[in-house]
Amino acid sequence: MLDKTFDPKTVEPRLYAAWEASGAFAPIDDPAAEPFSIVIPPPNVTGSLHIGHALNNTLQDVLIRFERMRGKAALWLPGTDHAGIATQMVVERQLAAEGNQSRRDLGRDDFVAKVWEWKAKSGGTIVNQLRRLGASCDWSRERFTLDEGLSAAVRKVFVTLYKEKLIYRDKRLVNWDPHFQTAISDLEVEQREVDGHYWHFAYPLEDGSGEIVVATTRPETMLGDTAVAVHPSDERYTALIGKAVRLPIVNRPIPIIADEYPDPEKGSGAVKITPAHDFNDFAVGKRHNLPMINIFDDFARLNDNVPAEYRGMDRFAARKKVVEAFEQLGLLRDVEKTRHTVPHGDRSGVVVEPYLTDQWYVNAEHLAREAISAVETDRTVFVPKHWEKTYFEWMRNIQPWCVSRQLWWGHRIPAWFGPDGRVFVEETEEEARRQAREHYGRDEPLRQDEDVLDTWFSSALWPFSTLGWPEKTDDLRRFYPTHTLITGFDIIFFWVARMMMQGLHFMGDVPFKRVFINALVRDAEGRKMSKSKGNVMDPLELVDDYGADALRFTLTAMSGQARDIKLSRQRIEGYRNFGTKLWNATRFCQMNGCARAEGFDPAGVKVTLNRWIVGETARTAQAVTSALADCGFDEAANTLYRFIWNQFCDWYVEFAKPLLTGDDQAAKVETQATAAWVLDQALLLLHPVMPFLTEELWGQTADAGAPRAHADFLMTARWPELPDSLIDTAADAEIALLISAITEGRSVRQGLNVPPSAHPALLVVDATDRQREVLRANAALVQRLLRVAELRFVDAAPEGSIPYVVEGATLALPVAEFIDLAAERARLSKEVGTLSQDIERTAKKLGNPDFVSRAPEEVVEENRERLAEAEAAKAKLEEALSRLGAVA
RNA sequence: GGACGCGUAGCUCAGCGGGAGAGCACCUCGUUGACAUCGAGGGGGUCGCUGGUUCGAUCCCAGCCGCGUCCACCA
Repeated sequence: MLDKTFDPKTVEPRLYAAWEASGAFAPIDDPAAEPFSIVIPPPNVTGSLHIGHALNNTLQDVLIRFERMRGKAALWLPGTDHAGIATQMVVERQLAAEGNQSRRDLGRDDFVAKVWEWKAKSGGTIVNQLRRLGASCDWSRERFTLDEGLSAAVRKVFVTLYKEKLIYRDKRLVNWDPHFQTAISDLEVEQREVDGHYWHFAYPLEDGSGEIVVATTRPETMLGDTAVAVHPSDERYTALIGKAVRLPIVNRPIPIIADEYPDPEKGSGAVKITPAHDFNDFAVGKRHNLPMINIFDDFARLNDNVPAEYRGMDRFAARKKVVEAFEQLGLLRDVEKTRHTVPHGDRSGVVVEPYLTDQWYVNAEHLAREAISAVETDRTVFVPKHWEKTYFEWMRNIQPWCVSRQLWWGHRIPAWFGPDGRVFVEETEEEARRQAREHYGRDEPLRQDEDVLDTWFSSALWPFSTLGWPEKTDDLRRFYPTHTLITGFDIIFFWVARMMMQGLHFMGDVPFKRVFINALVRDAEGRKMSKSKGNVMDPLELVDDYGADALRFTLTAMSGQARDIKLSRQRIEGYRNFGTKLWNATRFCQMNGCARAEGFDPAGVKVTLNRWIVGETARTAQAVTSALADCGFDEAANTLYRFIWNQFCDWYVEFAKPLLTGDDQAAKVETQATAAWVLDQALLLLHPVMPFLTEELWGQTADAGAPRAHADFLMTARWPELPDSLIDTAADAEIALLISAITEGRSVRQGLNVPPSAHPALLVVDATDRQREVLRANAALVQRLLRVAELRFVDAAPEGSIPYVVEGATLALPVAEFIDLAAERARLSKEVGTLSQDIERTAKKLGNPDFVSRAPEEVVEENRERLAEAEAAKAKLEEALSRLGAVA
């Protein structure tokens, strides 16, 4: 016998270990099986499971378990990302905490060795946490972005793109993070709103004939100014174009130039131009061939290109000093307070600087073309569809992708420089040397580029590099393109777009056919979870408290929201209760001998109740199947919730009780077998969402004595495919009548406060022959659930009985002793009132010739029926009302 | 400034052309052995506002208001 409740704490680890040991997570070998593959969005090795991971991985697991049960060769390929900056940060911090040497003191090789050491020790955390969620990844195929195979793929891609001239080296402005002393891509820049100032500076004209006023939020950059620009049509300045100003402090003459860039409406209309430290100014500088004076070092301290008293200063200290200098010089014209957005490094949190350096760039615009058209032509579809707009928006305005990073942890760029600066880009050092020898005619010392690649460069290859590319592996042939990618909208640009570009370029096909964008999990108040707010919900803690299945069901059921998921413990508790409900329903069945019958044929059942539930099961199976096939995770979960709780438990089990304890042996045996079958279907259908509880029930209800399919895991059992022919609308109609007779009757009883201990008769006053037959045949069910002593068929409702109308039939409860006449009259009047309103509305509608002629026939018919039914019911209730009046 | 999303019961959300639903919360009643992590019943909504299309609009279209997110903007 089953325990009273499900105990996740003991069951989950046991089942997970058993699944994993059995090899069930790997795709089946059958070459005839259709492949279905998912690659995991690789979490950072440094990471630990947060609630967003829990959602994302639950959905992937739901999908992969579903497809696996459908007989596909289902592969969910797991792995982790080396996460350049994040990991380097973690290890540096740890070194500092342990009082060790800093990264720079340690040197590159030793530091990288330390990181590997760290990875070996702590890098597996998140992978084990995924196991606690129940994730059925094929761990035998687990990959890491820095492992040997993936590194080879990275080198090959880099070299190939370089030789195709789609990767190039360029000196231009990058977003420079002074904290990490590395370039970062546009995407890693986060705009934050901060308080600042506009300082209005006067630059005196060189000829002493006046001044020109410019404004800036970054005064220190004036030390690198090489021009002042005005709009050519700005008449205020026409006379000044071509003249020069003397740049204060620096004392350098710089020209006043005409350019379209300045907006005459803004500020003074004149703009200081610092080509080496501002993206717009850089463009102006290029157009006018202006000198580009870099004034910072890698830490954003001022370098030797500024006057001596500024050298070595921090940029913010220099800012203050420049402003003071202007004030002293009498050239500070105005100071305005302002709130403006300032770019910050998303990892470091410090203000990033536009900085002139040599970096490697990918010609993303070229690669984007195919990637755009693949989505336009639905070779890859987004779910929900509207995310495609976001994707297009970015892809159509894509900028060159800066892929070099001045870090140590990552894929070192396979480029070697000769003594004259000539670069040899090859997959191996040997090959680079060979090329160099050929070029120089002798061996020359080569120096490998110090930089590593952006972490996203290797992530972009994930869907094929993990399958073995560039080798032509069986996995690659079989599982590429992958089927569905499930990820968050926040990495559509970082990751999805780049996988599209690289996949199409190197594999000639999209990396995935479908991208499901999952919601963002927030706290119950809708705030983003963050450590500093203290509102994070730790998924592992939730698993401890409610079990993995409860958390999984919650996330799945709430996943449909186009917006964010507001997660609360209360909600999880509710779904935990749902699991308990199913557990106990199974327990009930087990106690009543509902064992799976060998050769049971759901199409062959005779008892109405059983025909009904078989049909409902088929409907549910169909709905769940199509929902899951279309990523309708929430719909699948909610359908199962309603079926199991509101159909199976609330009605089927209750109706089955008299049959299971009755004398009709045939009905009893059939009901036992049907109940067992329905439960099995429920377990199968629910398994992708609640794998542990269903697997445990599947195992526990296996009959040890008899040979049965339960010997195998539920997770590898076959998904139900139930045909329409199992649906029996006649049985539906009968059960529907019983349910409303009982529900309405209960309402009457409770409305009158008839105590549960009272067992009146149920009078069938007026009903069709068919209805009488159904009620007579199921009298036992009605008696039990409505708590009535008997069903009596009468010609008229006796005085003092309370009538109610169900599907046109009049039933009545003789409960005179409980009737409060006034209250009952009020109840009836109210009901008559509602009916009258309905009649009036419907009649009016039907009286509209436009409606009758233009609305579809079935709608008109439906309204006619509605009218007829309402009128009949009204007449009956009015009659009852008048009789009440007579009694009074 | 541009784009996208969202405003439906106290709360969280379904529904998205033919008289609005669920879960939770709330009120009342209930220990008949599957389940109190439960059962039964009940109250509660001019479906953001204004127009338009339509026989008919919560649902489609336009405008507005409010909320959120992303991208751009640093002179």
